[in-house]
Amino acid sequence: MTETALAPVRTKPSFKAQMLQAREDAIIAAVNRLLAEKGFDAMTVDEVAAEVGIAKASLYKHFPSKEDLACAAMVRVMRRAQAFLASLPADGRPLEQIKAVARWTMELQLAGEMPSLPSQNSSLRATLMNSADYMNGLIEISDRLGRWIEAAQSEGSINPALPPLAVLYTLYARACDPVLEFLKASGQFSDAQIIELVMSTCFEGLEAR
Amino acid sequence: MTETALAPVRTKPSFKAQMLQAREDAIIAAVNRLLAEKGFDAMTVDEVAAEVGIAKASLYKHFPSKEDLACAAMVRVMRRAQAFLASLPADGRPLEQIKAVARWTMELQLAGEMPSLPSQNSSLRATLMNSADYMNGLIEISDRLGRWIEAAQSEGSINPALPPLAVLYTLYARACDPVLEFLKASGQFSDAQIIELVMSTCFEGLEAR
DNA sequence: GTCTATAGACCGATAGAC
DNA sequence: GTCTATCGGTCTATAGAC
Repeated sequence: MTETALAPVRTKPSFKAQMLQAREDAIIAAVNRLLAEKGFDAMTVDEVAAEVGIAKASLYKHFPSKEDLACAAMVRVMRRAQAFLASLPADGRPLEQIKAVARWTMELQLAGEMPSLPSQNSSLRATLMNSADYMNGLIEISDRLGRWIEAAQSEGSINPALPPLAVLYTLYARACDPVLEFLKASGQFSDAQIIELVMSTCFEGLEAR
Repeated sequence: MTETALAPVRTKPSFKAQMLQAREDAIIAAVNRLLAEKGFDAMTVDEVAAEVGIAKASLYKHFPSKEDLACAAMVRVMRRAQAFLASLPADGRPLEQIKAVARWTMELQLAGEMPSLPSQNSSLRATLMNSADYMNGLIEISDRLGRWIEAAQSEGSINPALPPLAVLYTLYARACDPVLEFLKASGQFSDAQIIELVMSTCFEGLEAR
């Protein structure tokens, strides 16, 4: 990838690649939406092709299987999460950083942009674990959250009796918490109210303080 | 169905019905196990028949569709829940009753006996909502929990700022909380420890008190 | 001999793959 | 746009109870 100022030629292949990239982005966005709306099992690749407006065969030029489609959507949301983490003020208190992340995942879910996968599907698990992009993203995010969790426990803002892993999993679980959709379906609360309610039960618990 | 003391004949049809009932119980138990293990979509009715050790056609003598199989499993777990509720001491404090129920659902899940259904499947939803057994059970359980929640909020043991519905949904969500399986998969905790951890995050929250 | 319930082949539709 | 596998659901011949 060495470039000099004398080689503007590069723009032509770049244009083709750009189109390819744009279509891939459109595919992933469609997959992301459908995964959020109906989940992996209920999503068909015909739907994906129809939503993107391309032939099913073209899909397979980009992604070798349905699992890889889902994986690409997960990588995308992981990158968005990493971008969000990077956008946080570096000097925030650890508990505030953690809360900001939790709130962000819930907003994503309420906006219908959080892909949901069945946790039991083994072929899907295998695809995800074989994806370096996915695993690296997951590990980096977990490391970052893990450091904040430990810092928050050290300063006494998060319950130090909890194993950091349990805190981490509890945060991840909020990203696919069915309580959000149930409360939304009840029609009694605004999105903002729903998020505040779940934030409260998550961080303050059900018991009165 | 008029019977007199002169008609001991009645034991014969009763025996037949008993066998029929026993097989139905076996079917539902198998469905329950498979639903807990792999979920509704991944479960095939061939598997169910194989697990019970009967022919698939015989399954359809008892239950007209796969959805009805799942519904029967849900009714079963609902009845177990009702039996558990009935077994609780009537004089317990509301918060303790609620905690006992939460703990019970988690134990069921860790034991691999909590059937899990996709919340988006519409034909399944329709079957469940058309089942009087299911709906009545669900409503009775919700009513009971609802009364305890309001009592606990009145006496100040559960955060009175939370809408009772939000508390109810939060409790229901613990019955299918993925945190349990994740913590179990980590191999670092016993079942009892996992339950205490999730009970703590649920009722006391992540923040230190 | 009749009748019920079973076993297992079979069908049609759907969806993933190419 | 075709191929094939899978799966929900059905059909039929048969075995066994009475």
